[in-house]
Parts: sequence; structure tokens; C-alpha cells
Amino acid sequence: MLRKVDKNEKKRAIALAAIPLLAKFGLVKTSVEAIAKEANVAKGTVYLYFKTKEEIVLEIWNYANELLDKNRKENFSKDSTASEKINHYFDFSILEEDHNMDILLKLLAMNMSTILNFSHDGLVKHFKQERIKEIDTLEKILKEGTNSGEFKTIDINLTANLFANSFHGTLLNSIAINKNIDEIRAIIHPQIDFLIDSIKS
Amino acid sequence: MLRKVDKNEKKRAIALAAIPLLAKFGLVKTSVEAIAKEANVAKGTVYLYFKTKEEIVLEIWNYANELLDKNRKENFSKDSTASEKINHYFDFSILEEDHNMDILLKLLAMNMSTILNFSHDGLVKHFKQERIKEIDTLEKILKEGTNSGEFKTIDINLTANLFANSFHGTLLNSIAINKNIDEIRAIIHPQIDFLIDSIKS
Amino acid sequence: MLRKVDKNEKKRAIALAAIPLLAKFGLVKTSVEAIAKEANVAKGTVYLYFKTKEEIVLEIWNYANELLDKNRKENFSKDSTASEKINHYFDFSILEEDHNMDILLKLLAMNMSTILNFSHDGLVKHFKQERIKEIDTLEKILKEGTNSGEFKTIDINLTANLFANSFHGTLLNSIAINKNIDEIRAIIHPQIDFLIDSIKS
Amino acid sequence: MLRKVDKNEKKRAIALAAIPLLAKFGLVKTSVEAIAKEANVAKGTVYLYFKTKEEIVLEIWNYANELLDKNRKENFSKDSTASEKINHYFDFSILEEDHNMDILLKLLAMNMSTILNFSHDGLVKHFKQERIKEIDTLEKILKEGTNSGEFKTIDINLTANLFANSFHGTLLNSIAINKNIDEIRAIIHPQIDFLIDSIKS
DNA sequence: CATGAATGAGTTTTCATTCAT
DNA sequence: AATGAATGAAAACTCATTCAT
Repeated sequence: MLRKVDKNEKKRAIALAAIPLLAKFGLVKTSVEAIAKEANVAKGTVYLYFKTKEEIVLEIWNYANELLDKNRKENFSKDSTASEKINHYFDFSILEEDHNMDILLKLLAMNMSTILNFSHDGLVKHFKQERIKEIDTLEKILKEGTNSGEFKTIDINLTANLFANSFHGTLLNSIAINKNIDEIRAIIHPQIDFLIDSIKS
Repeated sequence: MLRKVDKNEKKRAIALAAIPLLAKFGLVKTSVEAIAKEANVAKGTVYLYFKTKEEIVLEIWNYANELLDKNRKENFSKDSTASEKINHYFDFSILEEDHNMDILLKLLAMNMSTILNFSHDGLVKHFKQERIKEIDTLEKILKEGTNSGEFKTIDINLTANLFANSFHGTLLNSIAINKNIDEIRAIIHPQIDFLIDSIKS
Repeated sequence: MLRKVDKNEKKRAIALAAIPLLAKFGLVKTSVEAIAKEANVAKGTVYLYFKTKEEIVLEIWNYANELLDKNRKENFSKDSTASEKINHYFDFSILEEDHNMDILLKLLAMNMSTILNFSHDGLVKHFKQERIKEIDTLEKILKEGTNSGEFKTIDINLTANLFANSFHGTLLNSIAINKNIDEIRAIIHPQIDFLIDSIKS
Repeated sequence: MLRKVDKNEKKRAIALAAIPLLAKFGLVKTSVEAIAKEANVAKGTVYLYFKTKEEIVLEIWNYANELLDKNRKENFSKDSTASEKINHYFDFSILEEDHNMDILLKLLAMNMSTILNFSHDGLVKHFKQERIKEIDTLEKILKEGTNSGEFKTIDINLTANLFANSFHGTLLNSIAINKNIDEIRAIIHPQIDFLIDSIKS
């Protein structure tokens, strides 16, 4: 029983140790050797917990999603209006307490890079699920807003996608040209505000 | 008389032959060997025209930009209103005559993937320049629209970025989950229309 | 329990396996593949013990120096006069028990060839150190001989260099024209004797 | 008739252009491409005059020997004593008028390196002939000296070899540790003098 | 559970040589 | 005679993965 917990913890520990490396060098240029060293285990040990190198990325992705979900749940509970919820949906300040956001950004870039390379089916599948979940969440908030009269009558799905896509586009474009977390925030929030304004009654 | 070979033409021919491979397998998984075979030349010949494998990507990128520029120039000349210009800026139907758009999409994905991996300085530099050019072009169109009274008074830079980012975000998210060109078009255009509506006087 | 492998032993084993190949084909024409095959390991294993092909040569050089030092120490302890010591300094019969001298000669040729090509800094550095050690040793013997009255008053440094250089010259010239160890010995020893005679009181 | 002269001249011109490159980078690291460029001809042209890259080295060697022969002939005619002749045999100051001696030294190193690598039969054969000629010349001088009473009765062959070997040994050892022509001269001449002294009556 | 030595397929890149023009 | 585009064999080196201990 206890063993099992240990196992998951160790798995996650190895994955977390890999984050800065992956963020810095990307998946291809980060060797299992380096990950093992960073996690203070032997190379063989990594393979006890992960069948392939790609699985490490999957574990990190899981971790990141858990973080984001937790973040959003905490934020949402404090909000009253739909606008506030949208704002919080795209806000990660809570993560900042425990993590170096710039590393997380690079990690996101690496994940997106891997996905865009179609080099790992598991990751693509995961990404699709997350996308669906995301649009779903945004649609719920938007519906809430229209129901309450806070927002105009809009095409819910279209608008949810617009929010999500412009957010992701800004993120990726910004990361690609090496902007840091503060610069990115300064770009994203006005855009979200603009979009919210354009659907407010 | 020498065997007459137009160096630039041959260089481009090799680069174009590489497109489907790169689009399908990504840069890392596409070997120079495979590119050579696809281009019907010997491996050594590829290195006659490109110092490194990465340079092939750069040549493709150049080619793509030439295409897009040509496309836009042709489109713009036919337009009268700023709204039409924006719509055309994000429309690539002309390319469709000569190219398989789905392959070009995968290629775009691969390029973005390479950029997000920070694995090729030349490409990142190129990307930055293109971004600047893009925002510049969009700002000009928006200014034109506000001057003519077609658009409301808006934050030009913010709006230009919003257009560009939501376009890119949609593109990348869609490619990542394997949507084809027609599906992507069906998502992008309503979003562009939505944004145009929100700034119309 | 780990598979017990003495890293140093294995490293040396691979290096020793490389000797006949290097002696026969030289450094450039001997591939790591061939060395691996000769040592009955995989190519990757060679790189586990040596970062570059050149490092193998360095290890061989180390080995050769250890052999020679051991040989000289053993010989010197038996000698009484300076003349005898000089003679023994240039005598390698003890090595013959364990090694094929003709292969060692070819190896020496290859090392000298590598040095004269300036193609490996580490080796050149090593060679300089050995030269200094050699002249040093010879000077000590010569001093001993002059102090004891066995030799005339001579320019110690000049004479030490003369011994060393004529020895090396003979060796290299002989190897270059494919003389075998016995022929070389027949040339070297009379020369050494001639030089000793010319400095005897 | 004229054509033939042109051909040899061009062959030599290409070979001479190769000298600094070969001296600097060695045979293996000097590409035919680079030699062609240095000689201001196309790569294919080099192969009109030389069947293989190694033949270029052979041509250089021929050139060097012609130079040395000429140098010695001129010197010898001015000399009266055997001692002077020996001194002049090992003196190349005349070459200095037309050539950068340090480059010639590096070239010599490269040649010796090639020979010690047994990588070119033609060169080894050439080297053997030169050795024979050299010993022959020295023996003649020594005989002259003993006949005239200038030298003691000595083993002519042994002494000739000693002169030649100590000269070559000094040269190679010095080049190997990067000494320049002036430093080398400062080492060689005292050694030659020492040897001459030891055989003087 | 943990290790780390061993593997060998796979990739990039170089360059001597050929030969059509 | 001269060119230089094309070739493809050859080599160094990397690294994910396996498995004996």
C-alpha cells in the first residue's frame, strides 16, 4: 500500500527534475542521462518509472494540468461575475508562489512544440482533451454571463474559441520571441479585457 | 560551356522536395538522406547547396514568405475597405491553386515547433521579423479604417495584436488537433468577422 | 551487486587492442568501428571510455611510458657505471618478453606521425613533457659520469641532446624505411657506443 | 614543345601553392578544394595534373630535393675542407632567400608524418632513395677527410649515419615541439661541430 | 527496487574523385 | 585544356533502451 504512494511520488519527482532541462534544451536535446543525473537516480531507474522518454513529458503535462485546475478552482470560488471568472481563467498568479513562471512558459513551449511535431500520440491525445475541457469551461462561464444579462447575446462556441485561441496565440507568439512572464501578462490582459468589453451588454 | 545549373533554382528545388517530409515527420525525424532521395540527388549534393540541415528550413521559410507576400499584394490591390483588407490578410485561397494547403499547414506547424524549441537562431530571428512586419501591416490597415471612419477609435497596437494572435492561436490549436484546411477556415473566418464587427463604427 | 568492471582495466584493454591496428594503418585510417571490433566491444562502448578517438592514442602513450619507465628503473638498478646506464637507457630488450617489438616500433612511428601533424594537442603536450624528462634523465647520468671521472668535461646539455636526437633520428629513419627491430638495434648500439667513446676520459 | 613546358610549370605551380596549406594543416586536413582555390584553378584542373592528392606531395618533395641539391652543389664548390663541406651539407641558409624556412620545416614535418604513417608508397620509396643518396654523399665527404688526414680513421658508414641521424632527430624533435628555424639552427650546429670535433685528427 | 555498463542503430557531415559540358 | 556540379563511401559520434547483477 505504502509502496504504491512512494512509486508515484518518485515518478513525479523524476518528472519534476526534468522540467528545467526540458524547458531549456527541449525534448530532443535533453538526454535521459541528464534527467537521471538531475533527479539523482541512475539511468536505469528512470526506465523503471517511464517506458519511454516521451512518457516523462506526459507526466509533466499531467502535473501542469493538476496545477492549473487547482488554480482555477481556487480562483473561481472567489468570483461573482462571469467577467471576473474569465479574467481569472487566464490568470496564473497563484502558480507563481511555488514555481518559476518563466520555466513553466518554456515548458509550455516545449510541450506545444512536441505536439506540433506530431511526435507523440499520447501527448496529442492529451492536448485534445484539454482543449475540449477548456472550451467547455469557457462556454459555461459565457452562458452564465448571458443568462445573468452580464453579456450580450453571442455565439457561445465562437466566443469561447476566440478567447481560448487569442490567449494561446499570444502566449506562443510571445514565448517564441523570448518575452518573459511580465511582458506577456502586459499583453494578454488588455486583450482579454478588450474581448470582454466587446461582449458586455 | 559548363553544365548549366541555376544554383538558386536547384537550391529551391531541393527545399521544396523536403516540404512533404518535413511536414510529415518534423525536422528532427527527417534525415538529410531522405531529403536527398526525395529530391533525386545524392546526399552530398544537398550539402553543396545547404551548409546544414537547418538551412533547408530557412529556405522553405523564405519561400513561404514570398508566397504569402505575393498573395497579399494581389489581394490588397482589389480591396477598397479596411475590413476587406483584413479579411484578405488572413485568407490564403490564392495559394491553393499551386499548393496542397494541408501540407503547408503541417509545414507551418513544423516551423512553429522548431521556433518553440529555440533550436535554430536563424529561424527565430526570421520569425521575429515576420511578426514585426505583420503587426505593422495590420496597424496600417486599422489606421486606414479609423481615419476613414470605418472603424471606431481603438487602441491600434492592441487591436493589431489581437487580430494576429487570435489568428495564430486558432491556426496552431487547430493544426495540433489535426484539423484540415477546410475545418480551419470554418473556424477562423467567423472569428475574424467577430473581431471586425467589434471595432466597426 | 553491480556487474563489476574495473574501468581502468577495460579502458586499457581497449587501448591495447587498438595498438596493432594503429601500428598498421595509422590513426586516420583506423576507424573506431575497427578498434571496437578488435576489442570485442560495441562502438558505443569505446565512447564510454574515450571521449574521442585521439584519447585512445593518449592512453596507449601513457601505457608505453609506464612500460619504458619500468624498464629503465629495473635496468638502472643493476648498473654501476654511467656508460652502462646510457646503454641501458636506449635498450628495450626487457620489453621484448611481453611485446612484439616491431608493433611497438610502428606504434612509435604512428605517434610521431601524429605529433608531426600537429593534429592532437594533448599528444604534443605529452611529447614535450617526455622530451624534458628524457633530457633530464640523460643529463643526470652524464653529470654522474663526469663527476666520477668516467667522462671528460663536456657540455652536459648539448651532449644529452645529441644522444637523444641521434637515437630518435635513427629510430625514425629506420622505421620509415621499414627496418625491423633487429636491424635497428644493429644500427643504434654502435652509434651509442661511438658517442660514449667520444666523451670517455 | 612549348605546351610541355607549360604543363610542368603549371603542375609545379599547383604544388607550390599547396605548400603553405599542407604545412599548416597536414595532408589529411588539406582538401583538394582548398589547394585548387589557393592555386586559382578549378578542382577538376588539379586532377588534370595529379592523379591523386598524394601525388601533389610527391611533386613538392621533388621540388624540395631539387632545391637542396642545388643548394649543396653551390656550397660545396666554395669549400676546401671536409669539415666545411659537412657543415654546409647541413646548412640551408641559401634557401632562405626564396623561401620561408618555417613553412619548409612544417612541410618537412608533414612529409615525415606521411612517411611514418606508411600511407603513401611513392613517398616512402622516394624517402629511401634520398636516404641512400644522403649517406652516400656524407660517406664521400668523410672518405675525403680521412684520406687528406683531416679526420681520424673511422667507421665511415657508421659515422655518416650518425651525422645524418642526429641531424634528422634534432630536426624532427625540434619541429615537434614547435621550435622555429633560428632555435633549431642554434641546436643543430653545435651538435654537428661536436661530432666533427670527435672525428678530427 | 536500483544500477550503470553495454549496445548498435541512426544521423550528420566531409571530401576525393569523376565526368558531362 | 578547363571547369565545377555531382557523387556516395566513409567516419565520428550520440543516445534511447536493455539487462545482468
